[in-house]
Amino acid sequence: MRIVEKTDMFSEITRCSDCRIRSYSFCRCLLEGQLKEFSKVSCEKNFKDKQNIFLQQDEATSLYNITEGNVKIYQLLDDGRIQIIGFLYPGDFFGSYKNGKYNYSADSIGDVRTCVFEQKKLDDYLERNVTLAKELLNQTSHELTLAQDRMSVLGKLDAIERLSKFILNISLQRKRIGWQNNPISIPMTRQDIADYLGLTIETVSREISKLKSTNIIKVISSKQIFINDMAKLTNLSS
Amino acid sequence: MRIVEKTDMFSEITRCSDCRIRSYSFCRCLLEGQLKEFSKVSCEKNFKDKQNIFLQQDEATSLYNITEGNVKIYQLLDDGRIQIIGFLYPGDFFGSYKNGKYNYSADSIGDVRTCVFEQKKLDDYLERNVTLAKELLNQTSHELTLAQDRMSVLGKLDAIERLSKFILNISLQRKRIGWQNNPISIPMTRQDIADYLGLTIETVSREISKLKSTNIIKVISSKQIFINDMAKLTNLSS
DNA sequence: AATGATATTTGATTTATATCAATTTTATCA
DNA sequence: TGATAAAATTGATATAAATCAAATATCATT
Repeated sequence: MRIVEKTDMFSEITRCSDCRIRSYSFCRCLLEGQLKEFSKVSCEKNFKDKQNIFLQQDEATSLYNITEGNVKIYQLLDDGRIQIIGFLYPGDFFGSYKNGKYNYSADSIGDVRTCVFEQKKLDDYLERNVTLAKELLNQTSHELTLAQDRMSVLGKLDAIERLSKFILNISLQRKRIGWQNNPISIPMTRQDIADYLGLTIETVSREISKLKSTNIIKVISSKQIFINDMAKLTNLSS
Repeated sequence: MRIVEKTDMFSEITRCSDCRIRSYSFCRCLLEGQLKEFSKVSCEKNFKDKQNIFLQQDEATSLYNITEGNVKIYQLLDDGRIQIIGFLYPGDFFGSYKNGKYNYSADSIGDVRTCVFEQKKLDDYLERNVTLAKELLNQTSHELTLAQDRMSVLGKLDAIERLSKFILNISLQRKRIGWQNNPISIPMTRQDIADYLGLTIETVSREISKLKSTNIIKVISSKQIFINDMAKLTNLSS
């Protein structure tokens, strides 16, 4: 009885109260009672496999939060060279909360569900909720540390180090969100891995073959990898 | 008369009200009347040339804001390889506002003056001032875009592209803060440039020599460079 | 100004990875 | 299921940048 009453008053079912990944997302800092209002700040938008979400040259209007699926963000040089900035997972956000251009393009990998925050609306909400502003600051600051770590990878590590670290990081990320961490599924293509690691597809393929032939990993299928020797892989990763 | 009165009431002279680079720093969003209180949130700390400010493995306690001089932030791999994450200028901040370890080490290049914000104090102030929290979010988000751009540099550009872009960026940065933008002084050593660009000192030196021999730049002294042909340099920079 | 120390440049050679090319494996769909 | 396309692997060769080595140039100190 009481519970029903309480539910009616404070937390009727909204997109946010119903969200399964909220605890991994920046909105985790909100209280149950704030979700009703916050649900109205964003709206849901879904994408099919391999769809473009926005381009780097687009006028930035929104911040996106992934609730399901994977997104790749990337920069394209004018001669066609590509650098993948990151592979994003549920709970990660991307886009921009400042107007101007986006700093990268974004494509879905597989089917994707997102919450879209229109800049002005989010900004108004932040003005009224310091806690969320601070949480967004913390998250952005964390993103920054990850980006800095990637500078060392791209600037200093050789091919085998980059690849080992890449595989380990995927395994760790899976563990963090409570998924199976070995074997791991690799949702992206070899070309995507190469463009992410600043290598070519041939080099990625060759280094995977080396890990395979030294029994450090087992390639179940090209998109399923079992780590036989976590310690050796860690050693290789720099 | 009136002016004097007003000065007495609202804006007695404090470290912040007296600060010459405030307009380039995140504290630019504060109103005159808020500076007195804000001055107490940080304290001044100065460093001589080539001093260590903190190490990556140190327990993070503070956020630093540069008011004078240059700072380099860098990550050290266990085998001694180094990646310089960034060269910082007056108005830039570094360190961490979250506890945990720092994500990089920081050294002064030349004499440096900083404002040091102890985490807890800054956090309390942010709680009371959304505007500053949002400004810090904007700045951090801007840092993130710069870090992402550097991924493309380190992942995809070749030596001459990296160096050209580096020289251009220094020139642009000087222009932005109203300094002479040509010739430019290069405060860091060739080794630092190499460690920043993910190259070796020999490669940096050779590429500079090439720019010199093609008359694109003139090397006045090893730390003073005149750009003869901005257009050609821009073209080379990818 | 002379001395040593440090930073920078230049040269010769090696090497890791890119490039070019072909083959094999996997996925897609009529 | 077989045919076709796409992705991944493997091989041969080229090349950009690293490494090793030496020579200059610049700076600091007495």
